[in-house]
Amino acid sequence: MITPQVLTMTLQQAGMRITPQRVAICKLLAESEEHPTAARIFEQVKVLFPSISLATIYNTLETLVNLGVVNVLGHAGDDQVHYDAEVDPHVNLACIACHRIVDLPSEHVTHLDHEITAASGYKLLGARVLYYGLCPACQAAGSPSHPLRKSQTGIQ
Amino acid sequence: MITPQVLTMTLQQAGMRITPQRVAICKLLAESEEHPTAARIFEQVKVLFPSISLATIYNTLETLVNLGVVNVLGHAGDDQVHYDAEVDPHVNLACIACHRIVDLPSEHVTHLDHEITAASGYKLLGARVLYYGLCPACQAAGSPSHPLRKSQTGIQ
DNA sequence: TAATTATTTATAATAATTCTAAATAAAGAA
DNA sequence: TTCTTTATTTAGAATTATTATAAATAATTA
Ligand SMILES: [Mn+2]
Ligand SMILES: [Mn+2]
Ligand SMILES: [Zn+2]
Ligand SMILES: [Zn+2]
Repeated sequence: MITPQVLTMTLQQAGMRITPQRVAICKLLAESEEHPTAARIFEQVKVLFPSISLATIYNTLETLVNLGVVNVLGHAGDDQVHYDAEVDPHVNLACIACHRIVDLPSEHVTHLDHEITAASGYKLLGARVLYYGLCPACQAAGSPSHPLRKSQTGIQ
Repeated sequence: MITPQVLTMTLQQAGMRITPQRVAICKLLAESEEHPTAARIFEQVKVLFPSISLATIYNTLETLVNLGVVNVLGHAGDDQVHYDAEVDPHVNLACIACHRIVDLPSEHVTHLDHEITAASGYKLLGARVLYYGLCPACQAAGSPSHPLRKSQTGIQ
């Protein structure tokens, strides 16, 4: 569990200003369990800052990703990029029916960073460990409740 | 190393017709080492089938992904989705400077499938194990040779 | 305070992907 | 083979997430 302060202090140490908008985005990222998309962050921060722009969301996310404190999980069958402020090694599990992403602790992933660095010589900046499939609920339900575009029926 | 036959037979067993276009796409996917994008597959298959349409590429990829014989790796800093016909567990390593993705065998990832299935109850359909950073060559070079859009400077 | 610089906002532009409908090809029956 | 049916391909239009731009605003420093 990361704290909002870690994110805002990372921005500050990178020479960036601590604005109310950035604080709100960092707070939401750190406290969310849902691996939010830019659009989701936008609609939630908009409650507190009705004038906020999507560009601010994207800019802040890009900065945090480049600073290595946020990971990019990619699409989860919904045409939108999901982000994860938990950068400690863990497995992300996406359901391609309900598009939810949950965390799963794993003994094995915790070893991957070292294994990869040692074997490859890469300078690692982030990770994307996402497994996709059907969650127990959606396996039982058969199909999701609300209609989907074709593009939302699988994973990209 | 997967064979083109595995892919085409999977399509056949799913009740789909084996067309020359699909064979060409499967062959390219199976024999490529580069984790190609839809656009890359398009330009390569176009040499043999000058009339092929991008829609055919996307349709075939979607089918293969849904059948579980192709994995979706997502973006690698180039705004395009990369695919992987090697679905056996391994680590994909992307360089955010030169946008190449290489495979890395890993003892630890081979255990992840079982661990996840047992712990979560999900029905797994695919995986996206992608680590990103700077490859040894790009670490040495400092910066890539050709100019990039802002959106191509990081990973999404 | 004013001057400077960074940031935010609104909006336009871009481009990857998806959708649509007509043309074509494959499969099966006779 | 020819006819019929159905699946697939194709070309192009539509969609939409993301990025770029430029003016307005806010933070910083002197
Ligand atoms: Mn997570
Ligand atoms: Mn691979
Ligand atoms: Zn589900
Ligand atoms: Zn490189």
